Amino acid sequence: MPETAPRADRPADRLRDRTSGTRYGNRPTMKDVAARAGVGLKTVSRVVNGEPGVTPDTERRVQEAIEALGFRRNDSARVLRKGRTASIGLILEDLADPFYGPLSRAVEEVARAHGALLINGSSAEDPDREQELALALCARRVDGLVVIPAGDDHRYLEPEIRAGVATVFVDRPAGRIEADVVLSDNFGGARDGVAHLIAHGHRRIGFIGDMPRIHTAAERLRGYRAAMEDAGIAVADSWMSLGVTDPERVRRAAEAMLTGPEPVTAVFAGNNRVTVTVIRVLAGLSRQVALVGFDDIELADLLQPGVTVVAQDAAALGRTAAERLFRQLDGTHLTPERIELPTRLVTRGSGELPPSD
Amino acid sequence: MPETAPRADRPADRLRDRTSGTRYGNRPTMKDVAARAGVGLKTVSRVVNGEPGVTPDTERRVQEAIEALGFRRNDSARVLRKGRTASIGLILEDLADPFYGPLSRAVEEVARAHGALLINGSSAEDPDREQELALALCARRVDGLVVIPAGDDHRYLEPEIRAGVATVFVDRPAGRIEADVVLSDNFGGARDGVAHLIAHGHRRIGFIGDMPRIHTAAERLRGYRAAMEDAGIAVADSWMSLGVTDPERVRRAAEAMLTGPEPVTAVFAGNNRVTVTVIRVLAGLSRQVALVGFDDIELADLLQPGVTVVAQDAAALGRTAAERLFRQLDGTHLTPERIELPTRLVTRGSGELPPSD
DNA sequence: CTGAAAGCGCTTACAG
DNA sequence: CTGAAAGCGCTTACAG
Repeated sequence: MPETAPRADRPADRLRDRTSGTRYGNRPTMKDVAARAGVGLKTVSRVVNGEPGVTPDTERRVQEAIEALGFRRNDSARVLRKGRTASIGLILEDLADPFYGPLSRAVEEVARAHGALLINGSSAEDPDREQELALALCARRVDGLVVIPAGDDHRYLEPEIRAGVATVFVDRPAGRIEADVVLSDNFGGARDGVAHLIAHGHRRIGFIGDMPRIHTAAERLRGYRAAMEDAGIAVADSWMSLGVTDPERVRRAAEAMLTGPEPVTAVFAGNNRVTVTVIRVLAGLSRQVALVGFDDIELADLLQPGVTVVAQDAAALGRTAAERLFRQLDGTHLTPERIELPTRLVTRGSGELPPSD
Repeated sequence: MPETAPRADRPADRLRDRTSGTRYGNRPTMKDVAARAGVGLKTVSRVVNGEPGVTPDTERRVQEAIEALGFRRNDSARVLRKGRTASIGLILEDLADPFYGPLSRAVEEVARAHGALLINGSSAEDPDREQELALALCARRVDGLVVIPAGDDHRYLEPEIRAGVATVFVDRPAGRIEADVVLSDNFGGARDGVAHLIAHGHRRIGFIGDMPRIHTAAERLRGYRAAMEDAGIAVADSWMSLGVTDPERVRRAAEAMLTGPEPVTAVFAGNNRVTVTVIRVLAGLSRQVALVGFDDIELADLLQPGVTVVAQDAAALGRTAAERLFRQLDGTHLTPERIELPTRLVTRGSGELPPSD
């Protein structure tokens, strides 16, 4: 019989071990439980995992030992043996951005339904940080990765994917590798939003978007151009501004296109952050300027006028991506696919204002 | 010399292993790297971990083998041996709630600064789900837990804390155990907000809050009562409504106190979700009703009138809690402490409206 | 500078 | 119904 573990019973031991910072505060293991219950290790394992083939009496003895020692199975050890960690990673741009809240939540719900935990990290729009995070998650052997990419070269993930890490990209496509991608119809949404402004009489329409290297920004710009071209409107360079979406830059961009000899009479805002700043700029103006924004924002309906937006379904993006991930993990062989979700134009007033020139 | 591992070199093996779903897609291990480089296991370990005592030539051979095989250290195995997982858990109510975005982000930043990953989960305000999540995280042997509690009895965490899991509660206190807590000054903030309404001439002031079992809701109600009592105003039962914060219930509650023989002339909204719905209700009214909300909300300054709020610093809550957590992990013995962060009254118009009766 | 052996806490495969 | 042995992929402690 193995020696009885002294740890849980000798306060002095615990104290010593806590201060030396060893081994999870010296928790009891299955071996300790087995010793206390007077059974073999495998029997404890059976009870802990609810496997059949244990007499009620044995089971009770083991349960008592578990309670008495405060045993909790060490899933790290389990994972090492079983191969699957029942956890997935989610890499997004910024946990604090309201667009990613519903998306994360949706991924979490799907993970939960599959018994998996979610490890979450922000890339802060930094490709190096994205890579560092993704590889750290792979080192932890997450079963899969949902990535909202910051970078545009994901070849660094190839060995991981080959090694069996399921991977789905969301919101933006993967760069230089074949992988599943779930996107909103950024091009179509922007084109519809701009066409909506054109239909209300606008011809000088501004576009303010995120950095052009970001796929969604480029696609929305393309949608803007397409709508203008469809209407036979020549676009002036001064009507388009792409760059970081901090309030200062957006404010300057908006003010620039709203002044001068031929100011725009309408603005298409490339994402939620841009929209918010543009609203602030327009609120300070004496004349009315029309606005359509990409992404819905809270309270948009209560402003004067209400803000017309091209809404995307962030929760659906997350849900679709996570479901695809677990389908990959089911073992069915899947050819990488590109799934595009529709956007929805929500008219609330700001996009229906006529030109005021 | 150990047998050469066939896996990375024999496609047939890989295929077989992938389809049977075993062991991380059969990744190369240190043993494989050692065999290929013709060195011992420990030497590979030294190179991988950047430990000294390896000749440049040996190091190069090992590095080449690592590259060739696509080796990545399995941190699960490492964790099993080392005792610390370099990961912490964060349990909050709802990842999609904008209040928790900045809080999560702040916790993540602190974790990152300490080289730890963040595992994230939503309790959905369900005590059982909170417990299930917390214990699952403990089974994964997270080093620590930041908890925004849903339940009010956390004795289930006692064995875990004794076993060395660092634990900090945020936003709401722990129930029935001693633990570090980081809170906003909910009582003082609400009292100030209500006093502000009183100072602007209101006497019939309504309070709409979350379920009374939630600590923040109870404290804010207490602040409301204190302000009213300080002003010598007797509070009518019909002025107070506590319950779930879904739009339907809040709408009915608001409408009820805004009608009848003695309608309220001002409303104090107990959190961000309540505020949003109350704004919608007030927007449909012909007369002006004053409003102060607990929690800041985006675009609050752009509404007509701007929304006066009692703002709490969600990022500071998260940062403070996470820093405290890592201080616990440093091994310094800490007596459980209650840290209270101040709130800030932000006047924007809605709270300065006079009574209109 | 280098490596063989033991062990972390579980599960697997097998034998009784 | 029950359990001893081997092994998951690393690190630790030690010896050369």
